[in-house]
Amino acid sequence: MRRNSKSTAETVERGHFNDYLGRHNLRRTQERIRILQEVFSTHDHFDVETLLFRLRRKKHLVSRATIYRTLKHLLDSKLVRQVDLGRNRAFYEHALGRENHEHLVCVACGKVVEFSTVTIQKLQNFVCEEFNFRPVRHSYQILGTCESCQSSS
Amino acid sequence: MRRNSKSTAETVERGHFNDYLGRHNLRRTQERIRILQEVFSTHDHFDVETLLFRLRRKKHLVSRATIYRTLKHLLDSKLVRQVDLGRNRAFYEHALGRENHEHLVCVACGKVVEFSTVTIQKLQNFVCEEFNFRPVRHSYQILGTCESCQSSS
DNA sequence: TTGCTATTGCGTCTCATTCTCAATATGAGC
DNA sequence: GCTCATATTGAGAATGAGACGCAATAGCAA
Repeated sequence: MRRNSKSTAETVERGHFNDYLGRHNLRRTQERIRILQEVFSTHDHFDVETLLFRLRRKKHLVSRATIYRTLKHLLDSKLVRQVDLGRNRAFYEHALGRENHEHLVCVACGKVVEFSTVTIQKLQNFVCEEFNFRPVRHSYQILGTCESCQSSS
Repeated sequence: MRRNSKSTAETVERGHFNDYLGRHNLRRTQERIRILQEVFSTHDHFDVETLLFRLRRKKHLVSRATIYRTLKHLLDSKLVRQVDLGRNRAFYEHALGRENHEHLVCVACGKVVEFSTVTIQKLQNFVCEEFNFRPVRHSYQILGTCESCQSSS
């Protein structure tokens, strides 16, 4: 059971992405497969540069443009979600089975802590009902300084 | 009473900014005064381009660079707050006496609705306590489609 | 009025992201 | 397995927000 949990997850992701590619008449290229693998090989939040660096380290030469293009497809297929960490560039995280969590970001060291909350979801429903909005997505981050950065200043 | 509320508000803003300039050994220039006036002449959310356009329309020729520089001072003096409206550039709003509100943004027409909530504040305190973070600021927006954009699609 | 220096405007620079386009790779049909 | 239409890639140019350097200008204290 345990032994196969990782490969099972990989299969699920691979399957989702293949479905998506099929439905949209997109091809299963080396580049897309490698980017997918790399994205799902860790659970960190990542940006384009990090992903590029990780791929290059493995001698998987994929251009920056292709990473940007593939990330769009991963977002569109809901396999990946974009997160705002208060920096001036986009960060990403896995999306599958990881609903309803928000981010606490240390402005000093960049550490990211995830926290779950149902309150946010209830609040969103309440507000949208009041103003007759149909919600698409929300973005909530708390920026501050983490414990260790507080003491070292 | 009523009659003077607007000019009183203006005086308060002008006063705050003058204090700020004084405290930081900064000069009261034409450009800074005009930008301050323009910023406080409406209650809309605005970006740098809009501000530039509005100033040019009034023949108040101020460079883009000066607007960026002055906005930094307005942020620093807490007269203006930066808001994330899910676009790829910064938007701003008045800050004085307008604490604790969040934004609901229509992804179709760009309309912005403000809503107040104390829940967010409580939630923030709770989460920060749990993870030993010292909060600096938070950012919360709900993106969706407004009533009229829902019907016209 | 003078003179020190903060400030401005212009143009340039950076950085993230998108676009263009020629060369290449995929995969459906044979 | 081979062919061919076309989706995709990589390299580099383009874009757009914002920051920066510098010479010219303007505040303001004396």
